[in-house]
Amino acid sequence: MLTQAPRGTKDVLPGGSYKWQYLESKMRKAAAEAGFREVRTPVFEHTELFLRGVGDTTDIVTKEMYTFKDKGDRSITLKPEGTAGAVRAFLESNLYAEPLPCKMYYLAAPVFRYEAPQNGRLREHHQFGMECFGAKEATADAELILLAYHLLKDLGVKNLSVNINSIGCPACRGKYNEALKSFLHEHEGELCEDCRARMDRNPLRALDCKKEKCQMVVKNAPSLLDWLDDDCKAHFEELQACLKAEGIPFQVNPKIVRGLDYYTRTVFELITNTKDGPLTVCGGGRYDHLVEQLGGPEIPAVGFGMGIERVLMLLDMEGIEIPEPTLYDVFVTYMGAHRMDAFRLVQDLRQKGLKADMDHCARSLKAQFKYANKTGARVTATLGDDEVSQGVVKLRNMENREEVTVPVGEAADAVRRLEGLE
RNA sequence: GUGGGUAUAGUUCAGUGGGAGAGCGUCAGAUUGUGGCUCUGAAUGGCGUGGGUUCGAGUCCCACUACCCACCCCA
Repeated sequence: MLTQAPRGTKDVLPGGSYKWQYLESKMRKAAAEAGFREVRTPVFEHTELFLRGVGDTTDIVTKEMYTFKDKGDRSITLKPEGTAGAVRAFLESNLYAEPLPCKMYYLAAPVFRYEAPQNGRLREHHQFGMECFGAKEATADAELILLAYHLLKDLGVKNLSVNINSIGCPACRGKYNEALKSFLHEHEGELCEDCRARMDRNPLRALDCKKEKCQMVVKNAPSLLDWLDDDCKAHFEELQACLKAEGIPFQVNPKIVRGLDYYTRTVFELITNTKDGPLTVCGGGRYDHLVEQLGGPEIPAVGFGMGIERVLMLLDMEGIEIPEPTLYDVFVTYMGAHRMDAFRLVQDLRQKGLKADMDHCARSLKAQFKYANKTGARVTATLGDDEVSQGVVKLRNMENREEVTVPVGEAADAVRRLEGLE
């Protein structure tokens, strides 16, 4: 118990963190190319932020939040998603007073949802997310979808399908909701219990209910796309035109609804088909009224979140290898009496920019070589009686066994030559 | 929250009511200062927790807990 990570959490261990760093470097690069700069916001926020932002009827808020009282009797919640915190930071520092759009991204930000963990679903997971404030045109939506798409493609994710939908603005969605409600009421008897229960509160959810009988009903339900007003329709068409112009495959999927209340117009998900079924790896959309709803000016915005663990899982399933950096350029081996000489040589090599280490466990020379081999060190540098008395060090390329003896002071350059770095 | 499965060494797992094991990994050796291959040896176990049945339980029964999987929802 004591040594077991809490349910639904996972350690990233020293032997695996390079995979995260690899993804992060790709994400930073993609973001920078599009003018997004990093934002870092707290892991927890006032509960109120999510009640008002995410929506107090959503599953996330009603049953999945990590909420607690702090010692000052404030209700605090661990972030269940990334957007609300970004909006809060944007407002608190009046970033809307600067030239817009304001583009930001967050990297491997932890988010928490209290759910039953299973494959690809954790209670704490990490998201890469991008948010763009102050851009109302569909090119901004398209830009984000393309960024996410190209990023995943570059990483090697296969079977990626881009699903887009428009859920309109509050005005046209309100009208549609009424139409959908009356349709659902007509077919009430054919719906599952869940859908009946939530049909007045959140009728949209019935559209993506997985139950077969609900799917039968919903198939003939009115489509939101038919209820979009002229502006929303034009916006959605422009988005599609952008995606077509860039030649990326996508499909309009009216069932994409998203579990967060703040979305308007564009919603999208990037879904991969795995052997275990479809898996959403990235989801997002436009939220033109969230900033205002949280007490700010009317500023349209659009963004997405991407699950880091899910990306890693997909790469793993595809058998895509992420290059693992070498641990050591050079490993210093030594005879027992010369530990201090080895120590000083290691420090010197590090000063000269090489990844260097030595044995700290009083191992035999043979064992030191074994260890060096296991860590993947490219070169060993040996200090024995002969070397120390002559002020030299014997280098050995661990791949081709080539050996060379050089003065200690020239070790770093010689290591580089031996590794073929120069 | 509902249903199913699993729980034995660091790890993957065998173990048919009666001596707690194997592969991999770790460590050490195979003569005097050199790794990968091979060989030899060693260390590491409250058999998830608590009850029960039995002369005897890792093994059968019950409860609890944890983990995995599915549903729901999502990233």
